Parts: sequence; C-alpha cells; structure tokens
Amino acid sequence: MIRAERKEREFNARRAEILEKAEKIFAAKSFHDVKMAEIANASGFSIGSLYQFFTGKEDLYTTMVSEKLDFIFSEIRKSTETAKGLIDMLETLIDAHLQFVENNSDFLLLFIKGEKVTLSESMTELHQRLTDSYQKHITFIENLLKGGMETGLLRNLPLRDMAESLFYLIRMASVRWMLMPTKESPRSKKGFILDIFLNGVKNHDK
Amino acid sequence: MIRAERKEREFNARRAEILEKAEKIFAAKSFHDVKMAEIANASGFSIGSLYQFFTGKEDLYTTMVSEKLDFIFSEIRKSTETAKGLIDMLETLIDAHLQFVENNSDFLLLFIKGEKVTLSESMTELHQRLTDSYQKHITFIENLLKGGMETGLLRNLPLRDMAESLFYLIRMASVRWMLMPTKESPRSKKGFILDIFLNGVKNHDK
Amino acid sequence: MIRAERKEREFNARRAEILEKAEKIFAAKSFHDVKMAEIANASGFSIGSLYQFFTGKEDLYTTMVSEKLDFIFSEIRKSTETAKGLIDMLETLIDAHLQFVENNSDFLLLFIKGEKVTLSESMTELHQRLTDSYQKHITFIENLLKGGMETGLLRNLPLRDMAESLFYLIRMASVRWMLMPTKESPRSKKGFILDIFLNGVKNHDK
Amino acid sequence: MIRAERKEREFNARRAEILEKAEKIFAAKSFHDVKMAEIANASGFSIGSLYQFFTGKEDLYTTMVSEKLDFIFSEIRKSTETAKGLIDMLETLIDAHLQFVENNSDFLLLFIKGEKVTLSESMTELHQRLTDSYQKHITFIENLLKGGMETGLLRNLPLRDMAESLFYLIRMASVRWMLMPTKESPRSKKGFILDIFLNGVKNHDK
DNA sequence: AATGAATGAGTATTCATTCAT
DNA sequence: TATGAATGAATACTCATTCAT
Repeated sequence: MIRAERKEREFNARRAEILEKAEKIFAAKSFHDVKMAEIANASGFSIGSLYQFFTGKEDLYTTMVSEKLDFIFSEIRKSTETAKGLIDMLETLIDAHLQFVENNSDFLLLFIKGEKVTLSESMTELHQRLTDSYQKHITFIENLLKGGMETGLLRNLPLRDMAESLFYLIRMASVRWMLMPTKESPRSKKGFILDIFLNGVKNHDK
Repeated sequence: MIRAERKEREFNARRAEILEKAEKIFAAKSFHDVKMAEIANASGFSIGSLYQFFTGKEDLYTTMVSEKLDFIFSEIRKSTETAKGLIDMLETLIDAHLQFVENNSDFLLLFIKGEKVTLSESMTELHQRLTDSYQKHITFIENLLKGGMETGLLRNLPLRDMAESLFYLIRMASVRWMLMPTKESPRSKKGFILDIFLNGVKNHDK
Repeated sequence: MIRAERKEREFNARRAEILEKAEKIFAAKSFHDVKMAEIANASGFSIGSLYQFFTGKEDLYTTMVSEKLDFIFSEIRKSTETAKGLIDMLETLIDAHLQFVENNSDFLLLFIKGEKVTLSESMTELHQRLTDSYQKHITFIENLLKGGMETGLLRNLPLRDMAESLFYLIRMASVRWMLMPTKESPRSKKGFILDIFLNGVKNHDK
Repeated sequence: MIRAERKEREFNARRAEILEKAEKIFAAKSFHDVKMAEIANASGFSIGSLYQFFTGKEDLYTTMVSEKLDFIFSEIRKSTETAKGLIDMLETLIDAHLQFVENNSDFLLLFIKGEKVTLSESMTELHQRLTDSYQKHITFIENLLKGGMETGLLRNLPLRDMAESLFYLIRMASVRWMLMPTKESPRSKKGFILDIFLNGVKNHDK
C-alpha cells in the first residue's frame, strides 16, 4: 500500500532530523549535560515524540553515534571505487579519510576526547556496534592490501597487522589535527602516511 | 622541623593509598557509577577526609588518571636508559610500552573504551595534563630518532611525524590486545612494529 | 425511527463490551497500572473510540464499578422473590450474596483489598453512587425485617442497625473467603450467619 | 555506649515526627497527590533526609499505615486489662474500639474509602502486615470468648466465626459513623452491638 | 465516525559536598 | 583533625487526551 510507504518515509525523515540535531548537541556537551528537552526543542518535536523514535536518551545517543560512524566509514570506502591500482586506491583512501576528519571533527572528537559515557547496558551494545564498524573497515583495507601482496609489491606480512597499521597512521594525523587544528588541512599529511606505510610494507628487493 | 616532614610523609602516603584504591574502582565502573562513599570505604578513610586530600571527586579522578599515566610514560622512558644504539633503544621502548599495556590494561581501558566523562571544567585541565604527558613522551622519542637521522640511518623526515607514527603503531598493537586479549602477550608484536617502522623511515639508499 | 433505535442498541452493546473487558483488566491491576491503550486493544476499539463512550479513564472506571455493583445487589435482591416467609427470605438473601461473592471475587477484591484510588473529583461521585447502591440494598433488607418485627418474631430494635448488622455478618464471611479462599464455598457460612443473626435479634420471650 | 543510645533515641524521635506529619497529609489526599517535598516541608526535614529514615515514598506510606494500625489495635486490647468478667471485657473492648474510631477517623478513612493505592511490590507486604495486625487482634478476641464458652455462658460455636462477627459488628458502627458522622458519638452503638452479639452467641437454655 | 500520532505536564530520587560536633 | 548526617538541585520518562485526517 502506497500510504504505508509514505508513512514510513516520513517516519524515517523525522528520525533522521532528530539524529542530525542531536549530533550537533552531543558534539558540544557531554552526554549528561544534554537534556532531552533540548533535543526536542532543537528538532522541533515534543519531548514525547522523541520516545516514538527512540526508546530513551541512551538509545538516541548510541544510534546517532553508530549510524554516523557507519556512514563515514562506508563513504570512505566508496571513494576508492574509481581508483585504479593499489597505490592509487590507498592514496584515495587516506585522502578521503582525512577529508572526513576535516569535515566532521566535532563529531569525531566525541571519540578522541573521551566525551563518551559508560551507558550502563547500552554501552556494551554501542561498543559492539562500533567495533563491528571498525572491523568491517579493516577488512576492506585488508582486501586492498591482499591484491598488492599477490602481485609481489608488498611483503608477505600479516594482513591484519598491515591494515591496522595504515589505519593507525591515518589516525595519528587525524588526532593531531583535531586536537591542534591548523589552517593546513590534515590532508597535507597524506604524502607522509603513504610514504612511510609503503616503505614499511613494500618489497624492497624487487 | 622534623615533625613537619613526618607529617608530610604521612600525608603523601595516605593520598597515595586513596589514589591506589580509586584506580581499581574507576577501572571497574564509569565515573558516574563510582560513589565517594565507596572510595572512602575502600581506602579506610571517612568521606570528609577525602576532601582534605582532593578538592572533590573530579579532582580525585583527574589526579589519579594523570599521575598514573605520567608514571607509566616515565617508566617506559626509563627502561631505555640501559640500551645501546638506536635500534636497541627503539626495541626496548616498544617492548616496555607493550609490557605496561599488558600489566595495566584495566587502567588503560579507561582511555580506549571511552569510559571517561566530560568533566565540565576539570576536563579541560585533565585534557591539558594528559596532552602534556603525551607531548613529553613524543619529544623523548623525537630525540631518540634525531640521533638516527644524524647518523644517516633514518631518512630526513619530520621528526614529530616519525615519533608519533611509532607511537601509533605501538598503540595499534596495544588497543588490539586490550580489546581482544589473547594468551599471547602484546609484546609478540614488537618485531612487526619495529620492522614496519624502520623500513618505513630508514634510508634504503645506504 | 427504527434506524435510530438500532444505532442505540449497537451503541449500548459496544459500551457493554468495553465495560466487560475493562472489568477483567481493572480486576488484575491497580487503576494507575491500567492503560487506556490496553482497554482499547482488549475490546477491539481504537483509543479514540473509547472517548465516544466515556469521558475519560476515570469515568470508564467509575461507571464499570458502580454498574457492576448495582447489578450484583439487584440480582441478590431478585433472588428473594420466590422465597416464602421471613426466615426463608433471609436464608435466600444470605445464600445469594455469598454465591455472588464466590463468583465475582476478582471484581469484589477491588473493594476489599483497597485496590482503588482516590479519583480526585470522580471519587466523590463514585463514592456517592456506591453509597446509593448500598443504601438501596440496606433499605431492602430493612423492609424484609420490618415484616418480622410486625409479627413479633423480631425484637423491637432499630431497623437500620439490624439490617446493617446482617449485611456486615455476610461481609465478614465474604471477606474471609476472598482473602483466604478455601475449597469450601463461602455459602457454607450461611447457617452460622443466620443462626447468630436470628438469635441476636429475635424475640426470645415468645 | 551512652552516645550511641542517645543517637538512636534521636533517630527514632525524628522518624516518629515524620510519620506523624505524613499521617495527616496522607489522610487528606491520595497517595499520588502527596509529594515528598510536602512531607519534608511539613516535618521540617530536607527531602534527602527523608531517605535516611525510609527507603522511599512507598516505604514511608506503608510504614505509617501499618505502625499506626498496630498501635490502635494494641491500645484497644490494652484497655480490657482492667475489666473483670467476660461481659465487662467485651463492653470495654467495643467501647475502646469505637472511641479510637471517633478519634482517628481521618486515618481510618484511608481504609474505608479505599484511599489506598496498589503499591506494586510494597502493596503485598503492606497487605500482609495489615493482615497480621488483624489476625492478632482476632486471636485476642477469640481468647476472651473462649473463657465464656468454657463457663457455659456462650454456645459452642466456632471461636473464629464468633470473634470476627463481633469485629464486623463493631466495624458496621464504625463505618457508618465515619461515612456519616453525627454529633452523637459512635460509642452510643455500644449497647446495641453488645446486645445483638451476646443474644446471638449466648446459651439461651441456661 | 474512526483513527492513533503527537503532546507536555509533572516528581521521586541520588549523591557530591558541607560543617557542626 | 576527623567524622558522617544533612542538604537540595536537577531531569528522564509516561500516558491520558486531543484532533487533523
């Protein structure tokens, strides 16, 4: 039935709107300093309506965090689709990642500055969801690197260690920029990261 | 006056005792789930007495966190004193770091799992203290690497980037082990880290 | 117009259906634990429709309680219609009352266990309606007893005191059974009640 | 230690003071209409202090109700101590009961008018405590009557039935007076109750 | 007539901190 | 100095009722 479809679309649109406003608010204060009334007000809904979309404040928070992180990771991965060749792909991956950092530093600071709370039971679930997002991303990088290993470009090192090493080198640049933002974009570190990583893992004998 | 000295010694001993018990408690629960009464009880002091040593709960928490982290970093640095040569020093540094991770995972999980809170005003101060600890450590690593650069062993790359890269590679192994502890010590990753880092930064032309 | 009649019949049938389901629900939980949505669901109506039959939750509750109590009292009285003679009538009255207790204990426990609430304004109205039901019933018993007094069988005692005494002796057996239900029917107390009441009020000189 | 004793005395005095004020307040409104802040205010304590004496609102309410009822029943029983002979004792018992009704009608209306709430879990406990108080009282009456049965004054009827019959006859007069207070004291019904009860249960053959 | 999504007022309870003893 | 009883501010969530469709 078309009417049910429209309802669902509207429901999702409203839900997204709340999530969007909530992101801004949670980015600015700690969990405990954010009031439900504030989110309700900012998103143009009544307090009661918030509870039609989320089971409570913790659910609203954890949903926002995990969906947003999922989105960012998946966009980063999507960016590599047009690249040709391993090195080009890695370069694109690093660049896209740093660009998202630059554009979403308010949100990502939630993770860096520890502006999270232990959300009793929800925390376990959130932690699991974040870990899943991360693992999915690491696996994607592993698959990129696997190609390079097969062609002999890369040394025969543990895939996961390599993939996480790249991720943490990107993280280094991300965190530095987020904590000490400079006029220069974090993307300027792309070259260094690619250089040190490739030299670190490539086959120098060839 | 000798009496004043003894008093100060006793004061410091009691303060340290509180901090030690607090560490265990904060490691097990979130900041908001820890009650002052619990810390008072565990450390054998009255609630009121806690306020003779710390100005409040946040002060107690931030003091504990920053002093402990300071201690760990400084112990790691101290471990390199007996090593000879850059590579030996780096190897020792990595090994000592991973060993501290292995022995203090409860405490360090406070940082990894985001089980921190935004402590309104204190947060700024804590964040500053943690950043200072970190910078001091990074500077120490920079100085190690500077030697290698001067001898031509290492390429002419930005010192800070190199130092932080090493730190983040160690962090990669630390976090992985803390979130998914295995029987195998995190120290088993020492070789990989040293390998990829040195290959990444060394002068291959020589 | 016949159509208006049918409409009214249907209206009353629906209303009765809601009342019937509500009785079961209110019998199982306290007023505040019963949700309008639950009643709507159980009776197959939408929430909004409930408000076509009752002005609100309190009205629904008070209507249910008073109509049901009215019905029970009137059925008890009706049962005496076929009895001949005072003693037979009293015996029938007691028996019918205890039988209704046995068959409606869930509902009647609302009164006994105090599982009622003070319904702000409605309470006054409900209380009045319940009192009216009770007074009507007591008056009926008074009229039975008046006959016995006129024939000299009963002593010349205040009618109301006598009537209420009988009612409270029945209540004693009712409450005991409802709070501590036994396999034995509460009707087994009929003999005792009749005995003690008649001995209490009859004319022993005759 | 004398200091501990004084502390306990003071604790109990404060607790009693809260209970006393709470009784007046709960007598005037329904459970849900009474605010903790109101009780705190009326008793001269801070809100937080209330929670040092009681675990919560329900505990405060149930404690007040059950302790007060216990007190009233035990005072009624105590009044019979000076009476000589069964009939004198029963007369004293009835009189004392009705006098307490007259003096505590606000409190006792809590039971009559159903101004109670279903206090989730606490309700079960409260109900049990009230039942225990009641049973204790009925047992006391049974023991009085047992003497009369042994001397042959009373007929050989079930003790519990007799005892509860007397209690419900007193209740009849109590409820009537509480719902329709007259200038005349409920104690004026003492004669009628004693008359009808004794005639009902005594041995007329003797 | 029927629906059910949206509303928003209202309150018990916790716990860091204080300060009289 | 040490104690721990007293304080009181601060907020998520529920659900009866309404009214646009």
